[in-house]
Amino acid sequence: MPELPEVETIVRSLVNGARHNGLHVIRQCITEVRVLWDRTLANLSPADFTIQIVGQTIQKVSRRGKFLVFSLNKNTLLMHLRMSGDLRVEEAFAPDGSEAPLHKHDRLALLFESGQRLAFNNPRKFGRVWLVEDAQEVLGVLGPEPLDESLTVDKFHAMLQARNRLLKPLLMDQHFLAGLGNIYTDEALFRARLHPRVISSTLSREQSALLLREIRCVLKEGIRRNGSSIDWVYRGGDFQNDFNVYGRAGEICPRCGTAIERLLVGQRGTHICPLCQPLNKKV
DNA sequence: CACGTCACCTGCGTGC
DNA sequence: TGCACGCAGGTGACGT
Repeated sequence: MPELPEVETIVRSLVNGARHNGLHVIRQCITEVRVLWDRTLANLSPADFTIQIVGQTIQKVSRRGKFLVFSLNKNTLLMHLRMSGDLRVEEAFAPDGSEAPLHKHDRLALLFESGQRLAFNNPRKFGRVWLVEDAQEVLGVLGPEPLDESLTVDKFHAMLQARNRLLKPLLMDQHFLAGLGNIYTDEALFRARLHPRVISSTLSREQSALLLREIRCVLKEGIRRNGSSIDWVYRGGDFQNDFNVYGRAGEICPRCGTAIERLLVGQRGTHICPLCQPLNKKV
C-alpha cells in the first residue's frame, strides 16, 4: 500500500505516537520477539534474528525511499511494507497480565521492556524485515530521494536523458528514484501533463523541471494529508480525496472535462487524461 | 540495456 | 448465497 508519503506518515507516528494512542517506539528496549511467519525475515532465521535483536534499544526511526529505518544500539532494523503492510504500537498485555492476542495477518511482533509492542501486519506476505550491521547493504541500491534538495533539476534532467525508458516505469524504478509508487506517479504525470509512455530521454529541460516540481508537490501534499487511505488497508490519511486521476477512470478530468482513461503501462493500472497528457509530443 | 511475464499472497468488489 | 474472476499502494527473477 504505502508509497513515500504513507511510509513517512508511519515513521512520524512511530516517533510521536499519533495513530497509536500516544505510544511510540523511541528508546524502547526489545526484550522478546514473536515471528508468526518465518519468511518475513529477509536475511536471518527467526532464531538468529531474535538472538541478535533482543537487548537492543530503538534510538531513532527514519525513512529511505519506502523503507522504514530503525537505528538500534548496534544494528539497523529495516522494514519494507510492500503492498499491504502496516505497523501498530500497542500495549502487549491485558489487565490480567496475559499477552494480548495479535491480530489476523500479524507476521512479526517486537515486545518492549515497557510492556508495549510493535506489530508488523502484512496480509499479502510481501513485506520484509532485515536486521543488518550496515544499512547500505540493503539501501545502497536505491536512487536519490525525490524530496532531497540536492537532487537538482540539472541532475534529474541528466538522469532522464541517460535512459531510454517509458517514463512511468522509470519513475517507479526504485534504483532510479526512491519512493514513488503507482498512485503518486500517476498524479505527478497528470500534473506535469506528461504521458506515462513518453520516452524519458525525449523530455525537454523544461519538462524535466516541471516533472520534478510536480513530483515534489504531490509527495509533500500526501505527507501533509498523512498519506492516502485506500481499500481496507492503512487507514489514516485522506489524500485519496484529492486524486485527480488515480482510480478515477470514466470520471471527468478536473482540468479539461475529458473522461479519464485507464490503461496498462508496464503491467500496472495507469490513469490519464488523454487530452492533457497526449503521447504525440510537440513541445 | 529495455521490456514483458510471472511469481509471490490475501481479500475485496463485481457480475453471473 | 455462491463462485469465478479481475483487481490491488511492490519488487525481483527470468527470458527475449
